Amino acid sequence: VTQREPLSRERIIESALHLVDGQGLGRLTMRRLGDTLEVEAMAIYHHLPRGKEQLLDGLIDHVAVMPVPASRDDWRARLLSWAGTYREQLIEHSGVMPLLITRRNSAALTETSRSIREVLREAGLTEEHADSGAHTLLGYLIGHAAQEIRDRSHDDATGVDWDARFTAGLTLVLDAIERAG
Amino acid sequence: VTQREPLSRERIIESALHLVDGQGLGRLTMRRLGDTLEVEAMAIYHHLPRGKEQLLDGLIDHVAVMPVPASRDDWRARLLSWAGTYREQLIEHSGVMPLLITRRNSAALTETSRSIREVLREAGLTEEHADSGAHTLLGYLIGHAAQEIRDRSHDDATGVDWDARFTAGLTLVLDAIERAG
DNA sequence: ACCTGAACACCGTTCAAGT
DNA sequence: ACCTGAACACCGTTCAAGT
Repeated sequence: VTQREPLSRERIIESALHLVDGQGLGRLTMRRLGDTLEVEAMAIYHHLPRGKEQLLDGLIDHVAVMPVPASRDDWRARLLSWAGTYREQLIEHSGVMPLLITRRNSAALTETSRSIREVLREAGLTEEHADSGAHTLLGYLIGHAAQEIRDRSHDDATGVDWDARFTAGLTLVLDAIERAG
Repeated sequence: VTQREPLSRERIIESALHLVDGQGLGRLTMRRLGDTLEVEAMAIYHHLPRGKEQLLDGLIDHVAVMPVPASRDDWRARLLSWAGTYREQLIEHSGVMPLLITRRNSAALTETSRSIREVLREAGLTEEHADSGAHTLLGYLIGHAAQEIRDRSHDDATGVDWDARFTAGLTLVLDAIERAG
């Protein structure tokens, strides 16, 4: 009998994310997750004592905590490229979106919002302008992802060019921030 | 024995919304809903043959289908006042937000988006500008609601003025649309 | 320390039966 | 037509027991 790799918080969360990406949030159950890990469901509780609650928190952290990386570019270029990869991340793991919206794990969005605000502060915006700018940008990113996900899971795909639409909206928001600041 | 008011689709959905508003989406079960309606859970299926799926669809319709009302004001005033009441609606029934984000009942957001687009078209914007404007505005509304809901259900309330923040972001977005068009 | 097995209190839904 | 009761196949989680 070959020895199985031991369980770990990391391996559990990755398996769970794989399950959600492939089959949707509704099919993530402790029992099914145990099956894919080749372990009894109850073994998971040894690594995640708070159970499914903690599992979902871990999923959000894994997907949505993604601060703006340091760079020598100006604020606009930094936010433009970061927003693109953040959008990709949200779309790729669209099953996690409902969790991001609900009360669970406020840390993820708070941290991201703080990171955007910092970039705008460094660019010389006032506290107030950085605050409403970060709020508007993050709002747009979440709202866009929600709309794109809804549309993509739709039957009568009207053939919307989501890349173009995303960029157009993002440009609108960045312009507005630039003009205000 | 007093005669009970007979069940109806309407009464079921209103009870369900009341349950979600008071106790959260996680506590909406067919059995509990039956209890509050003073009926066996299985009776619900007679009015909603598609079961819980149809119940959730009904909740979304009830909360999120809300087109911009007709008015003699200019487009900016119309969207400004409509956006305020739309935000109130989303916040008041915040438990429904996760459903709005997921694939369920695409009609709600599609209809709302179409309604905004129409207002912008009437105001003389090109098809493209109306499209990206509607997308950006609705994106902001959803994203703002997500952030406000998350923050409000949070412990260490940092005392953010959400009214002011909402208006600031909304102004940013409306300014951007006005300038582009 | 790490995992298992049985058990408990729940779910959504089907289906035959009652009125 | 409208509702009930019993039943089925699932849930998350606890807890004692195994190694």
